[in-house]
Order: sequence, then structure tokens, then C-alpha cells
Amino acid sequence: MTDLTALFTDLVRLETRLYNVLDARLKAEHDLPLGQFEFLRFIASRDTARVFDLAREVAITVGATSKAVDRLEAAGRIQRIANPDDRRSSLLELTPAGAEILAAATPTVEAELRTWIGSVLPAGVIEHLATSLSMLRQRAETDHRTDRTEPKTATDPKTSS
Amino acid sequence: MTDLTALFTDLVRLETRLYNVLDARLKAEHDLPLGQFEFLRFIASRDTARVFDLAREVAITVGATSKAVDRLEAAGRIQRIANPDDRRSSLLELTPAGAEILAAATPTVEAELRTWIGSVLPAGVIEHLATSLSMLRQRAETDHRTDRTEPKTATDPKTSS
DNA sequence: TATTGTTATACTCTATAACTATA
DNA sequence: TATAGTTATAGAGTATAACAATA
Repeated sequence: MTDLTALFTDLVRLETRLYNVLDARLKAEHDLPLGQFEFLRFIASRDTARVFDLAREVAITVGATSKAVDRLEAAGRIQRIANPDDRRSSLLELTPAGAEILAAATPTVEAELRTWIGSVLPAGVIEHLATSLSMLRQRAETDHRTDRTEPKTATDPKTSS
Repeated sequence: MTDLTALFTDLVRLETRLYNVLDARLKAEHDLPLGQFEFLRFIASRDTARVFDLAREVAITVGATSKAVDRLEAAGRIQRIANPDDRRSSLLELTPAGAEILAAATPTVEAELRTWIGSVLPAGVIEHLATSLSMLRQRAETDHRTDRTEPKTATDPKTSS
């Protein structure tokens, strides 16, 4: 029986350290924090992306996401454009500058990860690892308790005072 | 060739969501934030633990760690005791209350993780996953660029102005 | 009424850096 | 000189909550 707490600790420590090296390198070489890179990548990967979608993706509140989008827009990397289908929201799009910096940063990230992962595990093992992480992520994303898109709902009315 | 950027994204998203559910449950059932749980667990797992050791473990600065230790001490969960071998530092120890809450929280964490991991992947796959994460973590921890224990060092003197 | 987003406010946490004490 | 830790200061980022607009 695997010690899942130890597994979780390894997961957290690894994530922290990978995040730190990638963030430092992206800032140094592209003036792009890793968080912004993730936002750009998500927007580029979809037909349409709203603040709400971004919030759900990274599991932070809509308010926090709105401010992060402000920063990206101020940096000239994305644009809010009118959403013809729903006038409450905007659609987020990369500007040419945003597309350019994403294109430049992408191989940097892949190369850095190759150093940290590709040099430690053989290709087959990496493939299995990717599959496991993907399955676990999917499982975690189907459950509402794991996000922060909405304020914590009150306790179940039936059981609360 | 596995897309390592996608793998990294899955790793980050999974970590965030697992962290959120665990943190919420520990706070609700034991009034113990996950960060504090990790600190207690690290201290309990070692013969001796100093602020410096904790900082290196979680990859934050010594200053930030010192303040986190203040909070744990104020909560009555750990104690700083004199270090006979080096009077610059203290040794960190769990109080009886700290040991008790750690003992109570540990099965909660394991059970919650069982729900999220054990119910998705078969035992053998979990074992492989644990091995891979452990190896990658070890690799990441042997490199200095991944921690934040010290302020960023200046650029290499030979190449800086 | 519910959803989507923005904004003001407050708060938590962290880094940075100056400092003390000891090695 | 280098190491271990503390503390003041400042800043980044987040949640919360009130609000507006639209569905």
C-alpha cells in the first residue's frame, strides 16, 4: 500500500521547484512570469476564452482573474474584445505581441523541462507519468470542491444552525 | 515524444486542486491549514529540525519560514528549544498539542488522498507514479536553482558589469 | 433569479534587506 | 568572513463582498 501522503509531498515539492526554475528562466529570457505564460497558453489553445473560463482553469476566483487579466492587458499581451453572444462578458484574445512572446517562450519551457524530466526518466516512463497525471487531473476537475471560482457556499442549509 | 509542457500543466493543476481540497478539509475538521500540517510532519519526521532546514524543505526564504514558525509557536503546536550544538539556532519540536493534532490529521489526509488517487489508479500504477515523482523530486532538490533559501545571488562576477 | 464580470477593501503571505549573534 | 535567525518594510496576489449589466 503506497504512502499517499508521501506521494503528495513529493508532488508538491516537485511542483514548487519546477515552478521556480521555469519562472526564473522565463522572466530572465522573455520578461514573462510563468503565471502569464500559462494564461497566454490557455487562451491560445481555445476558440474562445472568457475571464470565467480562465478562473476555472487555474482554480482562483473570478475577481483575482479579472485583475490578472488587467495586468496582461496593460502589458499589451492580450485584448478584451466584445462578445457578440453574451454581452456580460468579453472574449480574450492574444495581441500580436502576445502571440509572439508565447511563441518565443514555448520552446524555452519545453527545453527546460527536458532538462529536468527528460534527463531523469526514460521515454516510456514519462509517457506513463503523463497518463497518470492527466487522469488524476481530470478526476480532480470533475469535482467542485477543488476550485475557488465561487466563494465558499454556506453550510448545507439543512444541517446549518 | 511526450509534450512536457502539457505534463507540467497537468502537474500544476492537479497539485492546486489536491491542495485545495486537503486544505479545506484539514481546516474544517482540525483547524489546521495544510501548510502547518506539512511543517509539523517535517519536524516530526526528523531527529532535529531548524528554521533553516524547514526553509530548504519547502523552498521559501528563511525570513518567511521564521514568521511561519512564529505562527505555529503562537498556536502552541511547536516550541523553539535551545540548540546545545549551535547557539545561533534553535531546535524545533512538537508540543504535546502539536503531536496530538498531527496524529489526528494524518489519517484524514491519507483518507482524502485515497479518495482522489486510490480510486482512480490501480495500486501498481500508483506505485510507479510514486517512484517517478520521488526520483524527479530528488533531481530537483540537488540543484540550487530550484530553492529560495537565499536571496538571488548577483550575476556571475566575471560577466557582470 | 442566476450568471458574468469589475472593483474597493482588507488580509495573508512572501521577498528583501538590515541587523544581531554566533561559528 | 560565513552562517543562522529575527524583524521591519514593502509589495504581490488573493479572497470577500458589493455592485452593475445581462441572461
